[in-house]
Amino acid sequence: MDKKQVIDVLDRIALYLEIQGENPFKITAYRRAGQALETDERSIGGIDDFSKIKGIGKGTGDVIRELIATGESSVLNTLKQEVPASLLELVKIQGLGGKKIGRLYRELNVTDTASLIQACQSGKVRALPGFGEKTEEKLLEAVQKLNQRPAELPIAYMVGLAESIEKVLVTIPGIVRFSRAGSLRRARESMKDLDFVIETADPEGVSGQIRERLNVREVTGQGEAKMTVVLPDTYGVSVDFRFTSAADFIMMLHHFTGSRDHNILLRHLAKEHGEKISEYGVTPVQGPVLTFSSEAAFYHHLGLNDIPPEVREGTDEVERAMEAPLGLIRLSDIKGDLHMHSTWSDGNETIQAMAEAMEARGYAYACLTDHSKSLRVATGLSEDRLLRQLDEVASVNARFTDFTLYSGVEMDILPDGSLDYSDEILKQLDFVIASIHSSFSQSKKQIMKRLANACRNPFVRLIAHPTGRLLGRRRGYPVDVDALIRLAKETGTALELNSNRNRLDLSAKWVRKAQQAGVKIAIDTDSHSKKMMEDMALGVQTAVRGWIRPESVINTMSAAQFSDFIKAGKQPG
DNA sequence: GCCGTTTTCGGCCCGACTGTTTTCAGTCG
Repeated sequence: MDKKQVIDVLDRIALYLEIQGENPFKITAYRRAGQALETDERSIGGIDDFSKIKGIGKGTGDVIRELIATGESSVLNTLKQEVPASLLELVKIQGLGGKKIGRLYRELNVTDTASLIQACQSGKVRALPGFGEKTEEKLLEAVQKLNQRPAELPIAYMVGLAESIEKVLVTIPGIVRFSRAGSLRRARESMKDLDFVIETADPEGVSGQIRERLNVREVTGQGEAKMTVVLPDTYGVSVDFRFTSAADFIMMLHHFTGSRDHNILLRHLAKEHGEKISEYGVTPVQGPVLTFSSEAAFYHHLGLNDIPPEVREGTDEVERAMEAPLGLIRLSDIKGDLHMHSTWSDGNETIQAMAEAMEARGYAYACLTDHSKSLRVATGLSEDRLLRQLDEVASVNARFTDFTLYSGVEMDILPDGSLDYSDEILKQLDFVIASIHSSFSQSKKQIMKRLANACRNPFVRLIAHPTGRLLGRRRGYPVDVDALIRLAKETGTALELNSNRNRLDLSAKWVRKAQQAGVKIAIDTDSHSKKMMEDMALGVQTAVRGWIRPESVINTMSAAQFSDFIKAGKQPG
C-alpha cells in the first residue's frame, strides 16, 4: 500500500463521517492527517512513528499502521457497513455536501445518482425541511451535468480562455486594475475554474459589462462583492470575479490566489501572534485592519520571506520562508532560449525573424534548433541542408551586436536507439538537442535504451521534452524518469523543461528531483512562431513550482558564461 | 480526532452567497 492509497482511505473515512453527520472537527482531523502525510517528504516505508508527525495522533496513526500492516482499515470497513459506498459519488454534485447527502440518505433512502433523480422528480426532496423547490430543481440540473465535462481542464485550455477574458477586461472603463488569481496564477497543470480579482468603484456596472461582453451562458452567483458566471465555451467553464477597493486589492489577490491550504497555514501563524487574517487584511491585537501594497510586504509582516504564488500549496513553503529567502527563479533571470524552429523545418518564421524576436524579448542569446532528417512531417534537415543552414545562422548572427544566435539542431532519437546524424556532423554545431518523436508505444526498456544512447553521445547537450506528454491529451512514452535523471547526471546532459503550454515537460515534480540530483535544466519554449515565445513565462512558473533556483538553469547564464559553457563541451558529473 | 510559549480542556480559518428561513445552515473557495 503506497502513500497515495493511504491518503485516499483517510479522505474516504472523512467523507463517510461527514455523511453520518459526525463532529466536523473530527472530519477535518482525518483530512489533515492525510495532508500531513502528503507534505512529509519521506515514503511510507521510511516513517517509523506516524504519531510524531504534526496532525497525526493516536486515532489516525492507528488507522495508518493497520492499513500498512493488513492492507485494510477496520474503521473504514465498519463505516462501509453503515453507509453505502455509492453515496460518496454524490459529493461531486454541485450544491451537495456531506450534511445534505446524509439527510437525503436517512430520510429518503437516496443512495446514488439514480435514486437522487427519482427523489427529485417525485417531489420528495422539496418536502424535506431545509430543502425546497429551488434546491430540488438545481440538484436535478447538477446531477445531469455531472459527467458532461472533465472535473479539471488542462492549463493550455484555461490560459487561452483567460487571455480572451483579459482582452475584454482591459476595455471596460470602470476597471482600475485586475489580476488572475486561483490555480491559474499558481500555474497548476489543470484546474476546475478561473478566478479574477478586479479593482473597481462600480461592481454593479462592471458586472453588467462583463456579463454582456463575455456573452456568458449563465450567471450562477451575483452579489456586491463577487460574481460567478459560466462561459459560452465548449466545456462551460465557470469564472469567479471578485471586486475590491484599491486598499484591499493586494489582500484580496492573495486570498483568492490560495491555495486554501496555504491560507490556512498563514492564518494559524497569524493566530500565534494574536492576529487574524481575512481577504480584507490583517486584524492586529488592537488597532485598525492592516492592508499592504505588495504580497511581499504582507509576508514580511508575518515574519516570512516572500513566497511566490507557484509554491503556495500548503506543504512546507511557510516553514522554509521562515528560515531564509527562497531564492527561486524568476522570468527576468532568463537570458536566452535554447530551442526554436524556423521555416527551414516546421516553424512559421525565418531565422532572421526568430532571432530578432528573441533579441526584442531582451535575451542575450538563442539557439536555432530545427528538426533532423528523419522527422519528415516537419521537413527535417538533411545533412546537406543542415550544413548550409550553418552559413545562414552565421550571416544572421553577424547582423547583431548584443545578441548571439547559436547553431543547433533538435535531433531525433530513432526507434532503434541510433541518432539521426553522425558525430562528424554534430561536432560542427554549437548546441545539440536530442528528442523522441516516434514509436511512443515501445516498452520502457527500449525507450530508456534510446534515451541512454542520446545521453551518452558526447555532443548531445540536452534532452528535449523528456516524457513526450501532452497535457490532457497524451501520456507520452514510458520513461523511467528517475533513471533518466541518473543518466543525465552521469553524462553531464541537461534536461529540458519545455515551456509549451501543452507540454510543460518535465513537470514541476521531476525538475525538482533533477535539481536535487545536481542535473542542469534548460527552460525552453520550443517556439515555432513569435507568439509561442510568450510561453517562457509558463515554463518559469512551472520551474518555480519545482523549487528551481536560477543557478540550476543553463539559460540563466550571462552571454559570456553561456559562450564558455558551449566551448567547454559536456562535463560528465 | 488533534493540539498546547494561553498545555490535558476547549478550542479548531474566514467570509460570500444561496435558499431557506424570519435569523441561519449549508456549501464553496
